[in-house]
Amino acid sequence: MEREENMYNFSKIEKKWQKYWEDNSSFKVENDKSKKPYYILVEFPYPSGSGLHVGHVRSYTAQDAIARLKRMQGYNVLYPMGWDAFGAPAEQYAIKNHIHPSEAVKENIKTFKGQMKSLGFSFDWSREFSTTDPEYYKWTQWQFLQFYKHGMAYKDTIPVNWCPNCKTVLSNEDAAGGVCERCGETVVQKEKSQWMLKMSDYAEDLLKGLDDTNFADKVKLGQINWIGKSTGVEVDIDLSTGSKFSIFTTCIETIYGITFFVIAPDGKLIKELMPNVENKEEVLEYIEETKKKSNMDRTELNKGKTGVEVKGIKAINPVNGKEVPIFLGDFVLGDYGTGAVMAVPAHDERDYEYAKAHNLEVIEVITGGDLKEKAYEKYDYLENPDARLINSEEFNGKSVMDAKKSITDMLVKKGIARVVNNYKMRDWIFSRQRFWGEPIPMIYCDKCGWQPMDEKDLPLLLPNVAEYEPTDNGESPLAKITEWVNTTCPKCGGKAKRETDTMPNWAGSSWYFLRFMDPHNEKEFASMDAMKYWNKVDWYNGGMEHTARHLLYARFWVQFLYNIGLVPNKEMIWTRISHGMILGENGEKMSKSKGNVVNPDDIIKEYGADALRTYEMFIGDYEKDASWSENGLKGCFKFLDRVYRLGEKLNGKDEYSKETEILINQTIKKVTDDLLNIKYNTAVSALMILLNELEKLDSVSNKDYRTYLHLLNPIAPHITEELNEKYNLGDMFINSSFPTYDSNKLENNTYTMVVQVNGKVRGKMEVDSNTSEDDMKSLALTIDNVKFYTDNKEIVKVIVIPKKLVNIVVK
RNA sequence: GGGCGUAUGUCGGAAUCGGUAGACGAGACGGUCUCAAAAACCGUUAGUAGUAAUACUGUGUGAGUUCAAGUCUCACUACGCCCACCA
Repeated sequence: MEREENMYNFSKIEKKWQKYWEDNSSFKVENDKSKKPYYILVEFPYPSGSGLHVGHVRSYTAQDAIARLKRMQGYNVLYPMGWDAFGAPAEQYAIKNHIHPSEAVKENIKTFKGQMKSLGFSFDWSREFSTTDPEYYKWTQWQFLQFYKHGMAYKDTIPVNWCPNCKTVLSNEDAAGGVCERCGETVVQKEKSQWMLKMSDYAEDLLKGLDDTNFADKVKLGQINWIGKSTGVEVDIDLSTGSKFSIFTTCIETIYGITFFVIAPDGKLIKELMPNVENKEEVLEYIEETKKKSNMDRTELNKGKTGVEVKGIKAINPVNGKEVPIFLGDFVLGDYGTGAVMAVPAHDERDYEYAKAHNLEVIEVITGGDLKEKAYEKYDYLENPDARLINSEEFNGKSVMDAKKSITDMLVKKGIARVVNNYKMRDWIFSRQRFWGEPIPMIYCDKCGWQPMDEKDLPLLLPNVAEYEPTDNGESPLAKITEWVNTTCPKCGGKAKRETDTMPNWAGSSWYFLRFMDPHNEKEFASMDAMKYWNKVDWYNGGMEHTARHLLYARFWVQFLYNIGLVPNKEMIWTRISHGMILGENGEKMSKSKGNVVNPDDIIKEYGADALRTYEMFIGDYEKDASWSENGLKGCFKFLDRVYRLGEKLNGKDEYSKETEILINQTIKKVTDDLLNIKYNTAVSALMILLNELEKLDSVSNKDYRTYLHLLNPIAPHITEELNEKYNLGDMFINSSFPTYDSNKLENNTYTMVVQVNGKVRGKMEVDSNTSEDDMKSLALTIDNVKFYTDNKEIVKVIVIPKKLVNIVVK
């Protein structure tokens, strides 16, 4: 069985090279200032119990290809990997099995790491860490203290999702649809005191900072939408009781149309008004009802506009002195704007619905924008250039834009209004009532209040106990561990208690990319020197689902660190790209319940890591979702097998074969360009085309073959190194420069000229590349089929596109 | 309701600047090898008509701009994702 000996034995080959890379620390990188840095990052995974997903393989391979390419182009490439290992699943597992979550995490990391190594990713493992390492979360805690010390962290009482059955606080994700994900009980809102980070202070900077990034437009847009800036006017409104309140509006031009005001049942304003309210019971009851509704109920069921009138108090329209009633309505949010709105039912859909439900007056103040029963468009008057104000005293007849400005000016002049920006983005709720997270390093003393821990005492370690269930009142499980909770006040030395809430999962992942620059630093989270060397993450890849929140949190974190002088750039991430999901063979999202999960281990066993890597690069547009296909995978395996067998045709020559020299140069250009433009699928396709051509030759030169393997190396690193060694073609690819093309050899000396008549292809002709435009014209007219369509017709115009086509327009 | 994106053979998908639509892969069909099968190799493969050359039709639908439209403009339909009573 001679053929057996010489077969593509991927399993043996891949293990051999993986061992070589590991034994030689081939991808270990130093902060070497003599070399140009290039920092490639993939989102570090949450090491779940189910192991690596084929979706991970897609993005890690893509970035690995870039890393390998950039190394061969002479860059000092940092391509690190670590673990985002705090989080609920490990905690659930711990509750069930009564072991410390860190044990489960350790096991899972081992699995993940083994899988990554079996895929040949060129990570620098010397920089590996987990967010759960005390040496790491020490610095997460330290940075929290900096937020606190700079007035950026504060405690506030805000409502949280609460499951009365499980007696636990739920994240918005776990409370999706207004029911507890675990038991199905209706989720209610419960007030809790929580640590907050003042992210809203950074809204404008986070918008501006986008100019200093190279994020894709859709990523930038995601950030902009999340921040949700809107410019409007805040107006003071006098009350019949003598006090006043403020409202926020973006449609100040409709102010004469106010027929009532609506205030948020969960806001602070209603509490202030309470003493003067005549129907206290009714109002309180409505407030209680609102609390029972989860956010989902409030937003999803937007049909009924519920609410009650706040009796005994009237509000006065500042422009005409008209007294109008005040209502409570849960469509007004307590934490956006001022928690109160002016209601102009003639020109706002929600106000209109509310007015209809409660039989309130409707006053039209803009023509061409009135609200008819059915066809209502919120801003139709804004798009109507003829819309003019009516019923608005001296502003009658003005255009909308004009009125917006003059009414604002008038109110500002009077000193009762201000132009303000509002942002949908809120402050970051930083507390979680969970065990498995970074403990918040704060201590509460009855005498001195909240005190930060002394930085010297960090890290504040998670205790080692056997019970991880949350307490009945929603406190973190840490609250039950009295020996941990009880401590002394850092200020007065008296008895004090630790904060028992932990940080959210987003905390550790907000700065991990900085730590990779200097992962073993014991004195700082990373030295300024190291950060200045690496400068920025050049190329950051992750899922679409993280382009809004994670990226925003990370940018906020970095901007804060920059403002206090701890990082060198205000934006530490340059390019961000997002990959599409790998779906199951049936086009649905992979899940155990649907039985369409593909395990990368099985694929590696049957087809090899290189085939899996090649297939996932070839599967389709990197930024779009793609369905798994076993046949597609087989095709890529066949492709590699053919590359392997091409070696049998070597002729020993050290120059490109004449027949393919042009195509090889074109392919070098195409593969290089495509890889750097996230067009992995066409890079693979170009290599397939070149292989098809090389196979047609009687023999292949050593230079043809080595160049071919070199080009394929970033995508399929094992088989290419093996063949290069087997046929003794030259240095190992990890030690050689990536091929470059000769720009004089990108074009053949002939090309196929296309001839159209009236835009339809009527003929083709092989012509010399130097053919002049005039010659192209006359040659075109010699083609029989072209003559057939042009004879006896008047030639109106001839369009010549050099090196492409001739279009003859006839009448 | 708002924002973003997508729509191309049987399937995944190509098509840089508006210039040969369907690259490349899969599948299917036919063939070579074989006792046979698998593997491998060779060929065909958008539709319709034709032995063929070739012609007509064709990139979700309808209009438009242009010598020329998958690509640009407008309207519409379907699907996907994100946000969502944000004043």
